[in-house]
Amino acid sequence: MARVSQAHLDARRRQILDGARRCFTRNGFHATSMQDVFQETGLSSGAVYRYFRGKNDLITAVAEEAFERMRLAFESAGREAPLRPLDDVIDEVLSHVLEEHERESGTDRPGAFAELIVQVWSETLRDGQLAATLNAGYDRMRVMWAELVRTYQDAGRLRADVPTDHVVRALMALVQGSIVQRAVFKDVEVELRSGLRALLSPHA
Amino acid sequence: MARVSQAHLDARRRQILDGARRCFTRNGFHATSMQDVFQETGLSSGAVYRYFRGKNDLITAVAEEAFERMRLAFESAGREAPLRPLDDVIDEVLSHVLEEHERESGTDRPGAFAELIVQVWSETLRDGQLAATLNAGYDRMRVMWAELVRTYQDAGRLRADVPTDHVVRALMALVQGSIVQRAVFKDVEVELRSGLRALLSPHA
DNA sequence: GACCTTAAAACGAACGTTCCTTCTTGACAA
DNA sequence: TTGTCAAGAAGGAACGTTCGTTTTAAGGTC
Repeated sequence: MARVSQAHLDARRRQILDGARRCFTRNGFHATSMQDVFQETGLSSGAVYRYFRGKNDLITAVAEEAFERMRLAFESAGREAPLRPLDDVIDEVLSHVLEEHERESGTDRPGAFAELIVQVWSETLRDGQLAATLNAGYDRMRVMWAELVRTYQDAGRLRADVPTDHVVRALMALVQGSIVQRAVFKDVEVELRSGLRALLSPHA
Repeated sequence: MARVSQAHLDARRRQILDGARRCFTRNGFHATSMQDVFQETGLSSGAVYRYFRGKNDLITAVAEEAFERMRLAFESAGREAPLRPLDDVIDEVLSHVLEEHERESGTDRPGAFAELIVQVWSETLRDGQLAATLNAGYDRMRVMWAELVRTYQDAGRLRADVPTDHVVRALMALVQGSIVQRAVFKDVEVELRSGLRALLSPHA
């Protein structure tokens, strides 16, 4: 094939990213060899190296894509009907993060996305560039959620004598911690909403 | 039999564990080479391999020690005066986890312990044995904290129509998420307590 | 036939580990 | 107390393997 279509190129790139993601999820970024990726994608080294400069580029691409997906889950849940119960909002973020992704890419195990996110976090400790990308993304998340929390505070649904950003961080911590539990306690369906409801309205 | 004292053996073992921990925190378990460990500890390969069977044993030892430290932070905070405000209890766990450790081993950067914990979580995805150890530890934590939460529920400080275990998981998620933030947002002092207070008593 | 994609062999580098040597230690005889 | 010595502890070069990557050659399309 001399000249292939752009659609074909995109499909190949996606094929590589998907295979690499499965490898990385299963074995971690650094315990996965390029040979593993070649085998999982069904492609040879020449093909993979045509689309990615090297292993580190592959790691970065997979990591950024996973993080972006999580960020969008936060944003879309934050954009919906205002002043819903907060436990509903948080639960929706988690549903997006943990389940919708798995429905979409049918090849992954349940919990695979959570496992990948945990690995992305730990990769930031080694890769300053990736850390900068994640920090920028988290800044955007916090700005948007600050507006959301502010509406709750203004409406008297949350006390206003606490810095908005602190509340945002606490809410984000709830989601991040749930991702950790989903990744580490593989067998258990993490049921956050009811526990969160008990915390948010302790005197029902 | 001419041997060195047990104290000497223990000290050497600790020297290796400390050096390895610093390497692992800085570069991750798998991007750290044994050569790095030799250099950081100031010992030769022969010495290190006398105390540990191989790299994987070293990883396991460092990971289990870090996790055990976190588990003890949960337990000690849970044992103190009952029915304190929940945000105080959570904050104390975090103080133990994030700061006391750093005061103790003066060689580490701030946030180093949080970074290590994140790496331990991600290592469980690759090492089933370590995953089993962590799951057992988390079970113990949840049992103990279930008793704590139950006292709050019985005292009417938390609604009782929610399974105790769900509340425990939500509280643990708060701490775990804060650890994530501490590890990834290096520059920021995560201020969880006030944000948590706003969530716990929204109508102050 | 020209050109681009893919496959696969092959490369140097770096890895974890082993092995042999050297140094150090503590017990014990004198 | 001191000198001797066996054995444990540490050092460091070298090993075979596997890594990520490059190069080379075949295959296919226009």
